[in-house]
Amino acid sequence: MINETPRVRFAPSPTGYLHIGGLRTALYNYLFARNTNGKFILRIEDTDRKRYIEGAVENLLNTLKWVGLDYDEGPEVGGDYGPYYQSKRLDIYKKYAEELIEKGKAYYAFDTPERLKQLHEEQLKKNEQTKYDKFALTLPEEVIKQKIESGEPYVVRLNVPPDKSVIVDDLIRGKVEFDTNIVDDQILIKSDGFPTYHLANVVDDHLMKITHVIRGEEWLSSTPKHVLLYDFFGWEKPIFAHLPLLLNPDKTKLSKRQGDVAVEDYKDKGYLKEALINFVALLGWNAGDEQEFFTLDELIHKFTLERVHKAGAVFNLEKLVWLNAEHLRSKPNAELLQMLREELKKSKYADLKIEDNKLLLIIEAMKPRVEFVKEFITKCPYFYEAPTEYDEKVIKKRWKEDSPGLLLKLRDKIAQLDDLKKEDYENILNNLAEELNIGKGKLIHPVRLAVSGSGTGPGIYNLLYIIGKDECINRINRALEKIKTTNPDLTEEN
RNA sequence: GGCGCGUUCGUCUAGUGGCUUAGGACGCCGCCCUCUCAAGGCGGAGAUCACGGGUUCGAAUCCCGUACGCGCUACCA
Repeated sequence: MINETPRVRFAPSPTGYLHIGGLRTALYNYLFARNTNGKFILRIEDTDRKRYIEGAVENLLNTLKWVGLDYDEGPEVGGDYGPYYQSKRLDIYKKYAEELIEKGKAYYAFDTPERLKQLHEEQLKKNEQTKYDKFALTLPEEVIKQKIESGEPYVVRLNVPPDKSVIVDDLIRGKVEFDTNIVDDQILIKSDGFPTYHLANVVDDHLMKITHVIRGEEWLSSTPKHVLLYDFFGWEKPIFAHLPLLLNPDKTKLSKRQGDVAVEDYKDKGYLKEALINFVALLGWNAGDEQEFFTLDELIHKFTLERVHKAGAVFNLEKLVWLNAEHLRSKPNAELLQMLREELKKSKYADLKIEDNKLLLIIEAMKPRVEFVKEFITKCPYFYEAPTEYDEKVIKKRWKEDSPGLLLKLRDKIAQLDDLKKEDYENILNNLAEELNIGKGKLIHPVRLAVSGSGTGPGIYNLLYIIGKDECINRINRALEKIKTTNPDLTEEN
């Protein structure tokens, strides 16, 4: 097995969306496969008909596509080991279940749900291990045959031998030992003819030549059942690697109740796939150095299962936001332009005509000041429309008695020139300040307020330049009226 | 209840017996830069390494126990 090319799989059950924990599992499988020149396989575990959800698989596939975790074999792309939907492999599971029965490693059982429930409750009451009592094993062969022929519903159960020890050798946790006396005779084939996860995953992993089973820690407890199955079939076991869980802030398993768990929720909120992947990769793994910012390629090169650690990790948004900003800033402006265009279409400025050049200037100016693409709009609406309001706090702090007069002078200076460049605004402002023998802040702050309505933003010369000469003049005029009315005691004189 | 896994700053983590007065990152605070806000640079607060016993000249690191947390305990995956 060591010499074979690694084959790993991500095997989600289609629950309607891709869980963020599922993304992490998928990512680690993907990184491992790409790092080792192996194959990454997607298999849909849709064996629970009661939980069938329309469109769930499609959604899952789309999300995987969005994050860019491309698989070598699976739905839509096919492969030599299909079908990759478990619901299309029923006859295979049936065949292997029968093989087990012949070997005496599994058996038919006909117990009613009522009996099972009663048994369970009795065991609970007596503080015993809750498991099947192997009653069906006492049935004579003829009776079994008869029941089946008469169409009585049945299940197939795993015949777990008592008093044995099963060792699960886990790459991350080492050897974990289980006593078979606490392992239940797991149902392998349900009465509807569908297999349970335990049978299906073992059969498929074997048939699909999976070399490493990389999955969440919640599976560790049922792994002895899987080990037993491999042994009963006489198959070589894959290498197991059980990943630590992703946790809520209160340390319980990451769940809906305490925030967003669907990858698409994060997509919708404007998180970049690069940031999400980077962040989720760091939840349970690190490169061993002090790098925190990773591209997918860097992750592929540096990822090893050996550096996955054991404890669960709280999914904490603050670092994700930071990473989002970091990845945003690392993107070329041309790419951000496309993203901003998309964002604009969804905004109230959808009908606004803006040239690429102007958007590029906005992007350049706002890049260090935003964490999300949409903030190229929301954090600087003044680039898209004239301010309708002026920040009260800023008026109080920056709008002095002499501000209107100074702004008037500044406005006239601006009006005198054409084809203004960034430097021209700088010169105008500095010269005027010098001329009047005042600090340039006396001009800068009021004009920023007048032109943007805000006290914060990009450098003022740049700000004026991007807004443009005519618009600057208009806005100054408008501010002179507006702010005067807000503060009637201020005059334009002096 | 049983079984299993885990436990280093608020959070993500480094650390595999001496290099550790426990390092980094996010967040927080301060300073610098500066026309504002960011970004960036510098610095700070923040972890008696869950607790208790051992082993050892020496333990976050090895062993045992306890506590706590989590997972599993379905004809779910």
